Amino acid sequence: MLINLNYQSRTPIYEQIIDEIERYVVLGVLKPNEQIPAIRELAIQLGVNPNTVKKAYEELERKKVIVTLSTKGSYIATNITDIINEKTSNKINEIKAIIKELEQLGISKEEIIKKLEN
Amino acid sequence: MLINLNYQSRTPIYEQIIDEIERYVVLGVLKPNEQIPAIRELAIQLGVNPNTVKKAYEELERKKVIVTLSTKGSYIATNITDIINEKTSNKINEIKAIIKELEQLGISKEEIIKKLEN
Amino acid sequence: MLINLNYQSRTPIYEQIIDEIERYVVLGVLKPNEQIPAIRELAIQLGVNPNTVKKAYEELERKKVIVTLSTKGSYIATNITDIINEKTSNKINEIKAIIKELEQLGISKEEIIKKLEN
Amino acid sequence: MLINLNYQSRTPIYEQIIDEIERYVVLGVLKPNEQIPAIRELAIQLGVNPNTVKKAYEELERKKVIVTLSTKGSYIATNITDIINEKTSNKINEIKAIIKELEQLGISKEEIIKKLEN
DNA sequence: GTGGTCTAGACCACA
DNA sequence: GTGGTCTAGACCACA
Repeated sequence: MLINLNYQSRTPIYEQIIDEIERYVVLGVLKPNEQIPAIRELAIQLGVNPNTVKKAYEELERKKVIVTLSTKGSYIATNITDIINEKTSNKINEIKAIIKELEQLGISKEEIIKKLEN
Repeated sequence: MLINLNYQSRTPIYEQIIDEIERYVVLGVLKPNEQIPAIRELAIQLGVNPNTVKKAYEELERKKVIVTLSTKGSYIATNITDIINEKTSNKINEIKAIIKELEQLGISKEEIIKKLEN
Repeated sequence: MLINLNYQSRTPIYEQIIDEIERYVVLGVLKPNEQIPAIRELAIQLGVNPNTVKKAYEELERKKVIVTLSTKGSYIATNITDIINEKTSNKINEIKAIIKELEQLGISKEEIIKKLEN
Repeated sequence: MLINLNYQSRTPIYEQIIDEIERYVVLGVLKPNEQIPAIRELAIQLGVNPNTVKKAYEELERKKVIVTLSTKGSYIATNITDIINEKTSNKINEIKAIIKELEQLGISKEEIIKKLEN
């Protein structure tokens, strides 16, 4: 699991970690019930403060992407279909929003789709 | 020129001002060589500090969307086709990037386009 | 006499007018005793406020580049050799200053002169 | 890193800070990846407002002289050869421009170079 | 601790 | 009136 961080991005590090882990879940690289690295371990690997990783894991837990068993570590949740569906529909909505903006500029949906094929 | 600000957004106010002005330029509401409000005037109208508007205008100048003449005010640049084209192609590229992500999840371009039509 | 103004320059308009007139004097385009445009006239021609031209003329008078005869208009001074010499030596000194900076960067005078020939 | 400020100069303070830092980069005093002082720290050291230093750092970042990592500080960019080359060629061009002006006054390049040697 | 954003407001030069 | 610069300082998120 290779997590790329961009320190110059406006997106905070902890959120980038969340995004990356969710991405691997959705891609199937991280599978249900699979254990993910311990907070301290990942922090060292990424060269960030353990609190930053902790914050990411807490948020992932809240979103039910992972489950943390106090002394046993953190695991990908059993049921991740919700996550996948949510991610997918989010992305579809993002595209729709951009298309709406383009249409306001007088570009038709057909033109946009044609441009997408190049 | 109606500029809407969202104080809760993560996008800073000065950037929202930039976005709104660029939007009006692209929409053709603000035309080449047209004078835009004085910094202080817009600041009062928006209820923000002049420095915040100044920062937006500085960035717009850097992007060659406007031209500022000391003591004479700020004007939409003469040539804004670059801006319009850039904006459009940026948006197309954003869509392409999201589509690529979706494809990595095993969703074909055809499926995506079908979803966009709902 | 074609005076070019750059409204985006940090150099104030009145100073640009001074520079341009001095340039024409040094170039011999404006000759000793030659009459120069009336303040109001030049202001209209340049599209600037008469006060701005007035400020330039006052400064030129102070530098003895021009002489203003209250109701008769403004004239290039009789003796302008000082002006020419001063301008020339100023420029030589500017070059020397830049060369000194380049030398501090480890570039020898010989190298600099070679680069100047390209 | 000793930064000298001239409060009487027409060059704004933030620009003097930029120039000084660039000078130290070009001189090799500040090296790639080296951390530069925190905004507040430098502000205190120079006796200026943090916003002024911030403005300088922003511009340096835009010019890719430094890289700023939120919460981690600012660092000299990894690749600064462009900066050095640009600075050098800028200075050469400045000299060329002045020489051109002098030539217009009827002074030959040879004469100019001779004057430079005194 | 570090940067990012913003307010409030002053003072200046210039036009 | 218009922009340019700067101070003083607050509050925030993040690490």
